[in-house]
Amino acid sequence: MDDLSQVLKARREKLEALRARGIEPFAYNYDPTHHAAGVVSAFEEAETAGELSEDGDGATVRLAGRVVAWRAHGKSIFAHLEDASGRLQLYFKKDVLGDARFADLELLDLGDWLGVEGPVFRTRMGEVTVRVRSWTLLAKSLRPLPFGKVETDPETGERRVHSGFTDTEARYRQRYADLAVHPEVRAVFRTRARVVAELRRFLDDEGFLEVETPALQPLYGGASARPFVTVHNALERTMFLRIADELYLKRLIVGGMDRVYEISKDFRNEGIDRFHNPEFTMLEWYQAFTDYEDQMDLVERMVTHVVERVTGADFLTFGDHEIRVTRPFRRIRLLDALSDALASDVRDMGEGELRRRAEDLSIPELAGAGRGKLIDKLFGELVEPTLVQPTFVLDYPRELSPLAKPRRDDAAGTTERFELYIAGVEMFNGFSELNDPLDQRERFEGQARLRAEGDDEAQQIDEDYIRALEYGMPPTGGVGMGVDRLVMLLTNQSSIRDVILFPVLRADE
RNA sequence: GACCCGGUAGCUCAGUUGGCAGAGCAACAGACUUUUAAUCUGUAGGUCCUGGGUUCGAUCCCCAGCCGGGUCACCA
Repeated sequence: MDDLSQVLKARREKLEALRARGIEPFAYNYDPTHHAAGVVSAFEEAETAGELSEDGDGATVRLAGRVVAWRAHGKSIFAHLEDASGRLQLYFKKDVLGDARFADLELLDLGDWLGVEGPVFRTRMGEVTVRVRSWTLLAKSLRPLPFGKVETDPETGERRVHSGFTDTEARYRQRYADLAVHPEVRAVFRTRARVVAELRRFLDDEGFLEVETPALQPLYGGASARPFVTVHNALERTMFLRIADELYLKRLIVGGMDRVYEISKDFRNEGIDRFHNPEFTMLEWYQAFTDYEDQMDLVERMVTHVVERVTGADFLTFGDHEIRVTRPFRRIRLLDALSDALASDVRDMGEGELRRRAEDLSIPELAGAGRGKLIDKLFGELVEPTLVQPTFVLDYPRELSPLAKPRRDDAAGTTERFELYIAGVEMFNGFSELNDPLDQRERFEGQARLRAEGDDEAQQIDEDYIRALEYGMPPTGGVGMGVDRLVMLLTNQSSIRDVILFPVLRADE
């Protein structure tokens, strides 16, 4: 115990003192009648209706939360208690509580969980407050939370936090402390839950069936990415964590489940930055008898639905950008947009000229890039950052899209595929699904050749998937979407780590 | 993976051209029965990220490493 810092020691001493006074520092339950926000609204209603007592008291309430501010004045104390709904002021008076119970308050600290009961009133300064008649310690906090001091500007009502908890690393590693002292962080994750709920509601209403497919797979596929590899001991075989749901969901379409979706954790063994976490949440859906045009329409309806339901508006603020979320979204063809940017028709350019153009722009890592990859690199450099307003980019090169159908009227080697960009970030990716098993086998073989040449992100041949296609898959449109990125957009967070409760970090120690 | 920035009290940060380590908040003791960044008086609190090196002496300079952030690369 000698190695504890003085702040930790002080709290343990209080814990012993509480027990010595017969106070259990870790209660078993409590029965609150209200949340903080509900107390305020109920009091204000009673006030308006003239239902307060002669001395201005409203109803008696019970409230439970964490002590987040404490101002002792000798024989009276003001404090703030915060619960899931917000914070409320408490007023403790020695002549209300009695000498002994008032003295016991000395053993409380910021961060303690407390239940209080008493009538609600409005202080001289106008703040709705509980005059505490009795209190119950629910859980002693033995480690000080990094509370800042919250100042409210009396004129603007603006909140300023002093000496807050800003160490980014500590906030991610100790998310519990981050959440405990930052109501706005809790709000981000409430919004996240609503986004996911609205995505579900939208697809359910469209007649989709939610399904679950394996996260642990003998063969991975459906995207270009390196997997996490693990071992099943009893089966004595290598297994992979999924990088995408795609191939399993389309097997279900073959099986006659004509509208399916899955919200899943996917895992990609790649770098980490503000748009990438190694495990992330993906939504994928597949709808029989539709093509990518139908799916663009569905995506537009889905995005406007979610934005409207979550924010109540038809626009978003993301960083410096004001983003209008109104249908229809802009649509550009990839090769047209790139040709405009290069002031020359990409369809007429061979691999050599594309490479020269890329080199002119000092785009790195061009070694081994084929025509499709070069087009993609140039597009990423020249066009993507300009796609701030919602924009569908159409018709990707076949080399980049081994699971997409060829464009029906185009011999130039493009596929019926779109990506939806918002705020310069790829949010959705959909296509008319390739359902010709012979073509699919050729595409897989092409991927296998890339793999043999050292592309460790190329896909493997999935014979079972080809067998499924041979039984016959109806024309199908499918879409994948990064849920975390959509949440970033809707909560105006610049890092994916700020919308994932426990982002991947290096081991600490 | 490359480069840049950072790591000092529970939190937020100063600082030392290399010489006993500083502030505010939090803590502790005291005063104060309508305060709200409460106020006032006093006290205590440190592996200056880790390991080497240089030096009479390193938190500071050098080297290596760890962790984080940012930018880039990777990630269709």
